[in-house]
Amino acid sequence: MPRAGLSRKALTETALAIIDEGGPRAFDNLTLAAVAAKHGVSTPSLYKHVGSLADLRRDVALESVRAFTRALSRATVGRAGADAVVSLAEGMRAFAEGTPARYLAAQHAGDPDEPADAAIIEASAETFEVTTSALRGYDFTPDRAIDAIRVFRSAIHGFVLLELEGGFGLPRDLDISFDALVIMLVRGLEELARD
Amino acid sequence: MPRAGLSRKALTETALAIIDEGGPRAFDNLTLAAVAAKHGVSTPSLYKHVGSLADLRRDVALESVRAFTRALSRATVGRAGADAVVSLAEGMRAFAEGTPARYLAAQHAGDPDEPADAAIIEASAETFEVTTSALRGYDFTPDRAIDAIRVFRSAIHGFVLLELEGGFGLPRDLDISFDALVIMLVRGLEELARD
DNA sequence: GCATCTCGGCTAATGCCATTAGCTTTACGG
DNA sequence: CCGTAAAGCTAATGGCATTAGCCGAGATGC
Repeated sequence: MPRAGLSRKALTETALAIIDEGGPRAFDNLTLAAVAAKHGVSTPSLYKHVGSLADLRRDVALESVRAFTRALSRATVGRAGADAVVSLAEGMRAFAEGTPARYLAAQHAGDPDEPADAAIIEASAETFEVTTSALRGYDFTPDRAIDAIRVFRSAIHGFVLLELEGGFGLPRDLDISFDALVIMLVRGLEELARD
Repeated sequence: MPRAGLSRKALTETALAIIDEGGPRAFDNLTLAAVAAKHGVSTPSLYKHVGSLADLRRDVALESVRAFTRALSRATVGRAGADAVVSLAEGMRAFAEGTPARYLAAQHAGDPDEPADAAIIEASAETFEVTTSALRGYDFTPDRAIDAIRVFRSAIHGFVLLELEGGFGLPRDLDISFDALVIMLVRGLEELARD
């Protein structure tokens, strides 16, 4: 019986591959059995490399957060003002459509009381930072900047989620609706910066 | 061995009680075993009244959609314009905070290809109608009305979701941020009606 | 009042999953 | 070479959903 060459990293990557093949709910439905099968290995073998399913999920979530941050960073680099806002919005949506399960995995922020989630929380802080940077041109007061980011995230997150889960029934083109949302955000942020 | 007096309806109500006691994820985590235990009955007994866990979940989702619609209807009756928009937004948020699991259950729209989901889809259409009515004052073209509802739902849904799942880390007061979001929506919808 | 038939509950059994325990073999360091 | 730690394995436990088949309760028909 030759060794399979497992490792925490390899397992995480397999798990990512699995959720990338599945639909939006694939992260929630991730199972150790599936990861083991993909390696041609028995399920208990995985415990030599990860502590539990929850543990593996944390790794997957962490990778997802990082990928998300990279995507947003790439989308907004060298842009400012309304331009940056539009790119950020489109970058978020594109990421969610490209790898829906990772998008959802990246949103489960992690419990601040859970030490094991520390890395995720740290990585999420970077996402936050990229978003903040994209909005730098607006001259918000510190408190208003928080409102602005919340408003922005909420709007895009809600749209993307409803889109992913098929919440939009009507046949109207989604791109047009998304544009309307983004335009509203651009104006709304300007307005928010004014007070 | 006296009868337990189970029924589809009774089981659905028990399930609702269970998810109301749990957190936001309680709908996803609903189990037949828990419902059976709450009735002091063995799990297989439930199959005399529901076809499966998925079946029971559908009932729960249906009830949740209806409760949501009632809440929105109550919030907006006799209001119009910006007043209606604000009430609708606050009604949605209040419902989500009061019964988070029901809120989430009500959002899983149901598969249009799945005949068993027909009732849910029908009930969701009523929710949609209440929302549409609340926006009646705005004079949208039919297509723009769809955009408007999508934008509105997205924004509120996103905010509520992030709030429920603890996605907002910073200590800034959530009510203030929510107000900012609603104000932006009110202005944005007016703008949207203009073209 | 009694025979009957249906239906609502039960137990037993299967299968899938996570997880733990303990065995065995591999591969590497000495 | 040899010892040992780590990497896989099988076996076992416990939770869950689901199916099959039993059995008594209670309504129904005479």
